[in-house]
Amino acid sequence: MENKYVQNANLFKALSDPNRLMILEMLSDGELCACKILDALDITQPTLSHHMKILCDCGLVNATREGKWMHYSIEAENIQKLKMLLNDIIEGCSCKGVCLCK
Amino acid sequence: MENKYVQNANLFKALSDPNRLMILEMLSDGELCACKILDALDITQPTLSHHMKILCDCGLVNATREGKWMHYSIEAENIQKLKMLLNDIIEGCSCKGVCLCK
DNA sequence: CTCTCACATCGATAATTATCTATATGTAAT
DNA sequence: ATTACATATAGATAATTATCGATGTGAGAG
Repeated sequence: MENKYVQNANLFKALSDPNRLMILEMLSDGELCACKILDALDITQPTLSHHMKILCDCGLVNATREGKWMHYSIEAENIQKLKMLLNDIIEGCSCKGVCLCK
Repeated sequence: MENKYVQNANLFKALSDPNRLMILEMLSDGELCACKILDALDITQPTLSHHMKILCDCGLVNATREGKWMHYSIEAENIQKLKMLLNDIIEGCSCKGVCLCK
């Protein structure tokens, strides 16, 4: 029973790697198979598989099998959730009070 | 000369810790001094100092000295930047093409 | 100047993670 | 069945990180 901070931290953690950000940017243009992603990134196939697992497990990316190939695509819901979280952080602070520290 | 993926990954990395998310949520209501944050989190003072350094170094939080006290507040610009990045990811994928693999 | 308080830094440690090579699994074609 | 190909898993390792106790620093009070 993990709290929301741990859950959100895990989503951000999935976004905290340069290779995974590149992958998401590629996927933002539409579905791609693993082999295409692998061509574009300077990493080995097992490493890509590792990154895709992280992205899929936390619900940022959707995976479907198409014969021998795995096709990946953006799962917008959780990304939207993080967007709103960031929004809450900067929304509130516009009316920033001053800390009257004892 | 780090590329944008590394830079953005570092920003997300700063957001990938439950304690730091709690700190940002607290700061979203306005400026706070370190002592107030420390009261609310179940961590030691050095650990808080470590987290604040991470948040400040990457430009998510602003720090100002007020006598003996450090006052922290949200620096909205970089958070806005990440919000737009997330937006680009889910914007593009609405018109998702199909990967014609091979 | 000295003491106290708020915070930062140091050094150590345990946990997590990104990456690789080697190997396994699953699918399609021959 | 056998072979070839796409991807996943296993196991190892080096790097990073969250955390702590101990100590340093800097600012105001007496």
